[in-house]
Amino acid sequence: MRNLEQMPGHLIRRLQQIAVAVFHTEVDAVGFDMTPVQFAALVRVAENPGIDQITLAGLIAYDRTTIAGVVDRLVQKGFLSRAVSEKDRRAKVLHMTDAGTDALSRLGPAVEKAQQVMLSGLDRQEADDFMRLLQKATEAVNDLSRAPLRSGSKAAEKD
Amino acid sequence: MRNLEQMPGHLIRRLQQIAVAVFHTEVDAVGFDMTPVQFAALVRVAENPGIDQITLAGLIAYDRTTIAGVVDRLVQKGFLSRAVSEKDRRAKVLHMTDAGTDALSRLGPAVEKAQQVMLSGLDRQEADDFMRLLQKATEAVNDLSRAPLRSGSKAAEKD
DNA sequence: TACTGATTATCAGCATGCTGTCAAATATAA
DNA sequence: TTATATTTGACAGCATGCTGATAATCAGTA
Repeated sequence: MRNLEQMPGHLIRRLQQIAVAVFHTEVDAVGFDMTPVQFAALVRVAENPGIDQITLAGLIAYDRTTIAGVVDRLVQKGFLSRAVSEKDRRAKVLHMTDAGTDALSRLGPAVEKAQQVMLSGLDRQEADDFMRLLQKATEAVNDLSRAPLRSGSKAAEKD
Repeated sequence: MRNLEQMPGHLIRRLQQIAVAVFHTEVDAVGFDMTPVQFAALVRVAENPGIDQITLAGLIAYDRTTIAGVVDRLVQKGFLSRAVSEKDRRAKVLHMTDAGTDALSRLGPAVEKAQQVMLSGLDRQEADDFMRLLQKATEAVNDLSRAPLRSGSKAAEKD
């Protein structure tokens, strides 16, 4: 068998682990306590006011049972509001608060910085190639996850 | 800010998530219940009989507090044995059991298959490029993690 | 020898992610 | 209308990963 260090799965895990650490470093530096997953959820709610949790999960490829806890913490931080939908009483609809909108705008530069740091070992051409291949590889196997990306479908306006 | 789907951190997280699912599918198919992390630990112990937990963690870039639980489960499955070192009574030294060695040989093909499935969206040239860039990017930021790779140092023979 | 600092392992606690199960509400078909 | 299936959210439980703290041991020095 080939060496562990040459296996895609092992390297992907390591890079992801480092990416999370870099994200935290940059976000802490601007005075926020937020995880990458919480940030992604916040971005998607800002883009889709009134979205329900299941649709949100699909937009960022989370498992449906994971999203509840993430949203809980964002609500507790005062960045999101959650209410029962008037159209479908099973569903909880999500909206940004003013604090959430403010946080998002402050976080933008820190998150961009983190993305640069993650790929700091590659020059511009290599980084472009890497991103293209990363996107291609990910899209091709999207459906092999329990939590595939569901981008096109029924987004938002469920309020 | 750029779209979430074009951010390295977000795509890396998604691909890692899918990689874990693919790993489980292939490993389940040959009748084993094992996580990617457990597999990596097993490989390294096989390569370094008598290794202690901290050194093992360094060889696969795990956090030191995570490795204990991973080793616990491998011991409970009967794949590893753990004993107090005679040279250093703080340290626990790890050895393969016969069942562990057997499991590793049976798992090899399934794990290889999983690596192929992960990159099935890329042709051979693209996969080679991707792996090269992935390795380069990861090595460059290795030290930004709490659990960096510590490959060269003091491996094994601590029994 | 006694003290100090470093190292190894462990524990508590938090945050993803997953599998499975369940209840409530809705949508669809008989 | 009634029965069935689907959808949404929640829960229990397990496995990474992290931060921070603690205990035990070892290595070095005063």
